[in-house]
Amino acid sequence: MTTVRGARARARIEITAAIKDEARTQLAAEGAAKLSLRAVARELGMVSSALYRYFPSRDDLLTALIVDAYDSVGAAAEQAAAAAEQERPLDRWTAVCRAVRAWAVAHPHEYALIYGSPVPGYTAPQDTIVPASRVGLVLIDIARRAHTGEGVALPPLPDDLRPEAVRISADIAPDLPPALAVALVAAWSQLFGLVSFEVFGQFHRVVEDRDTFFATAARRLGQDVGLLPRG
Amino acid sequence: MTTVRGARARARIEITAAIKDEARTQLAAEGAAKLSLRAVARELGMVSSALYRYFPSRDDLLTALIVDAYDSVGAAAEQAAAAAEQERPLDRWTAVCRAVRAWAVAHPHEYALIYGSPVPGYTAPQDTIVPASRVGLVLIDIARRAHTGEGVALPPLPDDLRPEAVRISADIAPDLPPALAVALVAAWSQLFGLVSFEVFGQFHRVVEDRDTFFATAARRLGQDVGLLPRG
DNA sequence: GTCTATAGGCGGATAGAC
DNA sequence: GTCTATCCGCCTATAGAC
Repeated sequence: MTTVRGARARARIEITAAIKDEARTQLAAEGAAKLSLRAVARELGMVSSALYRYFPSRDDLLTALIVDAYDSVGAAAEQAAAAAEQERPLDRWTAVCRAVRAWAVAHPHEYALIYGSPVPGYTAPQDTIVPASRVGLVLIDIARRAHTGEGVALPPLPDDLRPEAVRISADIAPDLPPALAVALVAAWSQLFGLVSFEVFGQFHRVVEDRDTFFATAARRLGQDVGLLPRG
Repeated sequence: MTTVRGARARARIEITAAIKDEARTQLAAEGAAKLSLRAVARELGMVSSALYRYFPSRDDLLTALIVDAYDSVGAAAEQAAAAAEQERPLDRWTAVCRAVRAWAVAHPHEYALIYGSPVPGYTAPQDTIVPASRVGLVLIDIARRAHTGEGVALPPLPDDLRPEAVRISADIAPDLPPALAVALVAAWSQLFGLVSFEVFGQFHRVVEDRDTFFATAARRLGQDVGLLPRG
């Protein structure tokens, strides 16, 4: 009986995966705003109404794609951090930044889905919150280890930012100093500024050797969160 | 005769403006990907075919909106720079960053149009290049004045980035040192990273006092391009 | 779980009269 | 420049048979 149920469950998982794959293909061609259940069904040789057994609505399919994308870039970041386990914090930081960028360049449409303009009329449900935080947690963890290890060097916090800094650090990393927490949030957003400009084409005819440019910029971001150039 | 022709020309300009205004309204509601000539016409009490006398295609309307948006944020940046004419470079820098952010927060959909995900199937024509560069030119100019005035302090350029840095500076600001040119490009993209994360909602439940947070982050970006805290 | 059929929309773009 | 009419396409979602 588990066999039968297992077979059905497997089929369901496979079809679900096929739907998401085809949807990702269409994301690339038409963008999230025009993602259409009908077109997905047509391409899979199904009839549109059949898809509703797998995803109750277009927005649920979109949510699944968003969660997958966050998980995918989050896993890439985690793997990069693990692979650079033995290196110094600044090098681990740079490795994670590179991994995020590499993922974005390899998956520009999924990147746009999660870090680009919000899809009009769509509001992300709670399910996306945890996956969305994975990259940030990796960056926090690198800074945490540097902080408890060799220490970090940060410029002083302006007085007017202190209350917010205390609040942020309590929220995201209570064990870290407020100045470090705000520096991390700033660096996090700035990392995605670099990546977005590359992926969205703003560097067209401006930056050409993007690998090298990015590596230097990412390293400086690491220094902005207090990671030291030499152990 | 100029009167008649002038009247016609005026009417044309007014209708063109009305079309763009209504299109901007729809941008906010449905996003660029779904911008529809028919819907614009409907809302204006026109018939869809009439719009084709003003914009030969949907993409031409989109281009007009993009150019307007770049000009709008560019003008905001230029005005902020002019208003802070007498201040020290770092304060002018911060003023311009604040102006860009304020514009973005006030016009989130136009911001998304130019700094968010590319519109699928749309490729920007040459007309957008000059308007798109206005904000960058303002930032370059602030750094230029600091450089020729009190000087700037920058970390050394990694060897492997030097060729690209030389190329970039030749392209965008031949009178500035290569290290400064690359720092400017990085800071430029990082500025929009901060703004995009705020406008696109990534700071939701992370940063709350966004004014203060942004002011500090923007100031540090200014320091990253070598602007000095005290004259 | 998949099918047909259907309701009730939407879109870009053009031709040709006025 | 604006109109009607038209071509030909698209969509989400549901009902009900199998």
